[in-house]
Amino acid sequence: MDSLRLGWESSPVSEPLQTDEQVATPPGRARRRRARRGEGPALREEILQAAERLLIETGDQEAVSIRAVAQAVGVTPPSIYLHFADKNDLVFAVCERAFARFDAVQEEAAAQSDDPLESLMLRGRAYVRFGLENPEQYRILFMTRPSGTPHSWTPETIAGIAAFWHLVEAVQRCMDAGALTQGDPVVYAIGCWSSVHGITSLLLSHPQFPWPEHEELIDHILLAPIEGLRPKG
Amino acid sequence: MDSLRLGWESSPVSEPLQTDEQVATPPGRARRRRARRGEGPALREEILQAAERLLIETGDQEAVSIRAVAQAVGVTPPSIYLHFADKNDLVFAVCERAFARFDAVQEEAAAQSDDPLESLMLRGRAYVRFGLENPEQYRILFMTRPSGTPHSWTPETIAGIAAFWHLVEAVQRCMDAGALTQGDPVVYAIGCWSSVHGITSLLLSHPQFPWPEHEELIDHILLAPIEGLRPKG
DNA sequence: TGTACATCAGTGAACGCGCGTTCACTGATGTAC
DNA sequence: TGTACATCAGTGAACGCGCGTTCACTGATGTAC
Repeated sequence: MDSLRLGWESSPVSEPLQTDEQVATPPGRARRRRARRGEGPALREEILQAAERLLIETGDQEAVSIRAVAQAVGVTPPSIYLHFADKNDLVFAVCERAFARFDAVQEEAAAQSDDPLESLMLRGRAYVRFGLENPEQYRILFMTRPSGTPHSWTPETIAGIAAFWHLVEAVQRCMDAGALTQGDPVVYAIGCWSSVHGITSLLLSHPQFPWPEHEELIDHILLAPIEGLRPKG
Repeated sequence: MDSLRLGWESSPVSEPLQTDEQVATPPGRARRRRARRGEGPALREEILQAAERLLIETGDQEAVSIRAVAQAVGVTPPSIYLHFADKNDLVFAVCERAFARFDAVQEEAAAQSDDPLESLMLRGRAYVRFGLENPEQYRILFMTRPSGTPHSWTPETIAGIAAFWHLVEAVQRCMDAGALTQGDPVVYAIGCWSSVHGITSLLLSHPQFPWPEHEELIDHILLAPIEGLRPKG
């Protein structure tokens, strides 16, 4: 009689015991080694990278689900919750990283010239380039509804604000050098920001529009407002 | 014995027969009269209006689901398919209407002045105002991923292009009047578009940012590029 | 005027899907004795 | 060196949800005779 053994939900003796190594990995999912004691944060890092990779590869913010990220890392969905409070928290962390790189890229570009006005132009070009090269990250940072992203948005905005204050400083330097007429640097900076964000997001959201050649167009857009703010003469 | 009657899923005789009129309307759903023979298109119109109303009231594009629209109209989900091929088709139709109003609003504003430059400014202000007053429609038109909206996007873009070509004409008129330096009116127009779209979408996606006063800011942004393109002297 | 029938706007129930999240659990790793 | 135990990273199964879409149907409206 097998009745007693059948209590153990049908595990026939004929089927060999599978060791962890021999188990066939489910399709599309790489088996992971369990982390060592001190290596907790390692998975957190992997999750963040996987989330960003998914964002880039699928080109779709919706594709970044807890389940998809877990699968990409080779882990089960509940594992994510060991490292992030919830989905918002994960998206939030992805944004923070993107914002940091976004700011860094502009600072680096701006540092390539000592001339304040040329530096401002370089900053603008770097801004647009970042947006076009990282469309999904750019979307998350500047094109999504505020409530659609983490409600603890404030500190994240602060990270984004870093890039903005750097822009304000750059505008101020232009004024100090007499390259722009005196005025409220914050208002001027928002003007610059509007231009670069405007063209970046239009190019992203309407790629099939019959745009003129990008480089030339972008230069015109960067120059026009600057020309308008230059001292006459 | 009740066994025979119980075959009819428990409808006790004590419960009176409900006529169509007496039926309690399900919560949040208004009972509709069935349309007469020739009145097919009436529901289509109601569906479109309900979809747009949902968009506005919830302030969330995701909230516009086939089911939600059906409920808002007071109809069952499959009914929608009598009037629209699928969800894309419905969203598409909503966009078309919004684009039409968007263009109309700008044309009307621009017609308020005979001076080409002033007319251009009025057009710009109308653009921003439309965006701020119709944030969800604006989002759908200019801030969402192309594939996220109907794949038969091309004709819709044409509707959107109407507003754009009107802008190009307005720029051309300024050049003809000597109010702007000669140049490619398309590039100039895209420059204007970038500015107004930039500030509109930034205000929409980061409402909690410490913006300066709107009116003044918008005027600065409209003026700066125009100043840059004015004949010197 | 009365009746049988065709039309077709709209229904009710179900399909399969992927989602975020929870819960009790497992089992390898490290530690105390 | 050996053994019992605590820790805790990660699992497996399930929850309830809302989604777009389909299908066979109902029944009021209009029409032909």
